[in-house]
Amino acid sequence: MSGDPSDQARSTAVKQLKALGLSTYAARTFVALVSLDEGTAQDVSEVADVPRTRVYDAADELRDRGLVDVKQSNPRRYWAISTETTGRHFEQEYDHRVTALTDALDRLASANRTTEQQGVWTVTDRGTVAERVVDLISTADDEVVYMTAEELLTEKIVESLSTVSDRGVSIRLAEMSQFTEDRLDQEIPDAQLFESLWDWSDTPAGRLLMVDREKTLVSVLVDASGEHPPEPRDETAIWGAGATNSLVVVLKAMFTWQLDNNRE
Amino acid sequence: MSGDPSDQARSTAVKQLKALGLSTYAARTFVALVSLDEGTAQDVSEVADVPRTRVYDAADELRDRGLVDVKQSNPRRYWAISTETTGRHFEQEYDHRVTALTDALDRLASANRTTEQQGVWTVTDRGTVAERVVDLISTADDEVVYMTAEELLTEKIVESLSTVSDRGVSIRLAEMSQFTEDRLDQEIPDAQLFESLWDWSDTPAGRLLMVDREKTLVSVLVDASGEHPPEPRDETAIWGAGATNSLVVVLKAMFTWQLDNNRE
DNA sequence: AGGTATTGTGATTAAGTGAGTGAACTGCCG
DNA sequence: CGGCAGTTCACTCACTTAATCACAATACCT
Repeated sequence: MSGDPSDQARSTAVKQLKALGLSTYAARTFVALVSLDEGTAQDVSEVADVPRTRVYDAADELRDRGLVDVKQSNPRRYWAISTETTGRHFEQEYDHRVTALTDALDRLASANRTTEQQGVWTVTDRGTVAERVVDLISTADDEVVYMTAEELLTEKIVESLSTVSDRGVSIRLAEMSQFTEDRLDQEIPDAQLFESLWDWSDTPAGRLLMVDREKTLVSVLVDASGEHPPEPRDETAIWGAGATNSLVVVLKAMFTWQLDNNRE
Repeated sequence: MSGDPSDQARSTAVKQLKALGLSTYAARTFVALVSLDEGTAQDVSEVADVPRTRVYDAADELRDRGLVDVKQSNPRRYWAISTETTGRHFEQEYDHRVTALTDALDRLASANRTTEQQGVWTVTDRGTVAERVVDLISTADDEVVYMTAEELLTEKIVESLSTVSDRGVSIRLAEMSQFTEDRLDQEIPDAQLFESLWDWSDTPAGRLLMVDREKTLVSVLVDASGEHPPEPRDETAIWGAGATNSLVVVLKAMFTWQLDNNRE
């Protein structure tokens, strides 16, 4: 049929389409039609690895979703919409979904999302931790203290820091490489740097975060599933909120001590 | 548990979450956690209509997706991320998906998406027809002639007309109500209006579109599933492309005649 | 007009997934 | 040590979906 690189494109396309809610056959049919531009059930069946008699159902599914048009001839011919249109199409559908969802959830959310908590919450996966960090930072009213491994300082986090800095929240960051500090100076000019006192380098460095001295998060990098070589890919974090929260109390003490020492 | 309006919010939220790929239990659990803010498997089971012993699996699924955090106490407690974060979360996931998809499709798309076609393609569903109309309009190099039932002139279509008008494509629109014409004059000042000669009102009015005199589309509104009263909700359209395409030839003749008559 | 190949529809079976249930294990309390 | 709540695990049932087959409809060819 086609070469190897093309096959890879095929399978990723099919995978995404399935994730977006299409059946296997429909996904394969659509991909086939994109490369064929236009074709009969026979044509599709040959390149898509879909039983010919099922191409009709798959194409119906696609037509109902607005992804293919049908030529009412004999044999019937199918035509896939352009990739740009496909993108727009799913974008729209998705917007619908998320809007409906957040609307409904907002109506349900209990008003009392308390900031006072007793225990600590655990979070795993680097992306999820980053999300929680952004969450916490964005609730800041007064102060953010953040100490992080450099490779974990993603664009999204810098952005959220910059945003709250703009509305008057003071930012305190542990010192990092010259390169990173230059970059931060660009994006968050008001940030204050402080010297990290303890040796951070011999641990699988993660992050330490304190927001308004009442919400804190700490994370470490761990080897994903004990593989060799031990590449620290996964991250696990714990966080807590509230002035009396044990994690908050501990981190607040640590940071306060560090910041005070720095000032001397 | 809760009143009727709240139950509706619940079910739509669950529906959307399932559509976004969560299992039924996971969706119900998440919704329960959003209204509880925080709770044990017991709590969730009571309000979510999920067997208590399955809450753990559902919560695991949610944790893997980054939608809930876990407190490692006994009993375990679960906490749902905020609605805003939920929105951002799915947005990100979705962006990923669509980007990967369109990338893959672009690599597959055959270069020769010919503009010369023989037959006519059929499209159903109002939204899908609108999408195809936008598609066709956006390919215009020279001229767009468009005649439409007023209620089908959605914002998206006006927008696409405005876009191509800005790049020098001449727009010709059939006359409509004063109100609509005023609106159009705002958004597409360069559009020229022409008088519709035949009586459009006694038919279930749809659309007639011609782009660059080589791509045309015509649609009518039809009663969805022969219901009473016959409300025209659904739309079906046919379109074709290429100078020799029969549909194009016919519509071109019709439009040309109309436009010429108008000029006198 | 009749026969043949191809196209389209529907029925049927098999396999996999997910919902729902209950039993067993764990740790925590008196 | 026994009871109890919390958690995990194994299993059944139902439903969806993939896959195959048989047959009807249609076009095409001679």
